[in-house]
Amino acid sequence: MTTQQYEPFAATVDLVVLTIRTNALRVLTICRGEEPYKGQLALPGGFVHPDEDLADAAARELAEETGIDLAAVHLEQLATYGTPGRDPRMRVVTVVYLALVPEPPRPSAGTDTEAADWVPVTELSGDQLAFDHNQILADGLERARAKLEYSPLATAFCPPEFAVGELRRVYEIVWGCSLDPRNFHRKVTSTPGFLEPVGKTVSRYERGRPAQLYRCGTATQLHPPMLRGSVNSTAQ
Amino acid sequence: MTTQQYEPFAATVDLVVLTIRTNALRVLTICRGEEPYKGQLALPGGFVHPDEDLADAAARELAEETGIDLAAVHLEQLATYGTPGRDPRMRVVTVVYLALVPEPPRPSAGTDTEAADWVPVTELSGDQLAFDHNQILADGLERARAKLEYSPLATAFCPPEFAVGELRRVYEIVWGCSLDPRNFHRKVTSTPGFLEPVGKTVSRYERGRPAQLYRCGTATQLHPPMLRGSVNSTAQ
DNA sequence: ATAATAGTGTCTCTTAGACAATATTTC
DNA sequence: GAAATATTGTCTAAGAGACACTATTAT
Repeated sequence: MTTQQYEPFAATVDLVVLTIRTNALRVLTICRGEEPYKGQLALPGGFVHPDEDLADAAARELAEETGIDLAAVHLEQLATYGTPGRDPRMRVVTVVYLALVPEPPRPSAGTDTEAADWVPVTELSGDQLAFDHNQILADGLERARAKLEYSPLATAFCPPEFAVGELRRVYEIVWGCSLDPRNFHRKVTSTPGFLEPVGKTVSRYERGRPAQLYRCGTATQLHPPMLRGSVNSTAQ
Repeated sequence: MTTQQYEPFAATVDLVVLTIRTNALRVLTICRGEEPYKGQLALPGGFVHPDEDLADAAARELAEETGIDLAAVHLEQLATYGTPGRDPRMRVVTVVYLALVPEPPRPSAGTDTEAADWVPVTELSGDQLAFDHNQILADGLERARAKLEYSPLATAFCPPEFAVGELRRVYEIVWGCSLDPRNFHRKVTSTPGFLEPVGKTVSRYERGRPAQLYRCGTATQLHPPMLRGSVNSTAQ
């Protein structure tokens, strides 16, 4: 690798921010206020600052766009997209981060005047998004769905303390299937390191027996993994 | 995302190229001919050309460095590294690709005068590599080891037609463990879509009964996955 | 014959998945 | 009581892992 004068690139970060609200998996979108793609939905993002690490830039953009408490957020690098022409203005390489946030932080727009909104991913099945963001969203959804299988990532959608039923609803909504509550309960409580009982604490939902509260355990990988191979497919 | 004049970035691709030769998992390295890190080992890579897609740049660098037939190579994006200061000369964002190649293409250096070499990864356990390439290599190895579990990626280390025993040796060398040949054989031949028998063809090794030849099947995910959870650990 | 690899069969134990039954709450 | 959710237990089938045994080659 020799030092030569090649055309400079613009470096940006974009975000696939997912949450669950009103029984739907939703992605954070902004409405573009400028050309190109003015008025169209897009994923939030922005330029990387000169002395800023990539992950820091992603965290900054996320905070700017949502005001979310970053301590509660799962943030991981998804992939990088740099096809020539993906942005008609210049050559842009964008590093995309996937963020999972627990609660429905009100869709408050940040410093930008662009309106941020949580859109159900089922309403974005196609080409509504600007740039190559449809492909990026699809990649992010696939990553999230796959990682629920072999990591405790589903807990990133939950508050710090949660019931088994709430965790199950995360799996059902992200995977779009229904899971047997009894087998699910046995599975997650017996997978070592997945869940830690908070103690004698219980809570309530609306009706039904109160549930034990758990927090996320220390495991980073699930052995054995959760399986979505054969599901009831009694999904909504 | 507004168009502003930020400091331009240099965009490069680096490669973690893995192969198996003489019972060792090896990574392609070059010896740096210039400062910084002159004389030190590093991963191959180079600048992205102005009108070149990222994956194309990775493929080009791989071909330049090794002369490998790209049709036989598995190439996937690994991750992107852009911490300020990772290259002392300028702000560089490097998109790293992971490549798995089947055979020991002679360590021929390409157009560069830097000598390319296949180094066993066990000899690089630490800080020998330049830049942040030690971390990149570690990430690439982890990716490869993980993907052997739930994808047919191991076949990327094999020639187009291979025996079950050769495939097992790939798993054993990449995972650093020993696997029961009988259970392995039953597992891979019964996992749908993993292997396709080439037909009545057989081959030979040195001694022992000739083996059936297989080629990679159509599956992109393995159900059920190969497990390295509990291994004999009778590894070499 | 001996050594080495390929491949089949068998056994046990664990787990996934189906589902009955009980526990605890609200209405 | 009815309805809804939580939790435990039971059964069956499938798969993992251990390992005996047979098959086929080279020396």
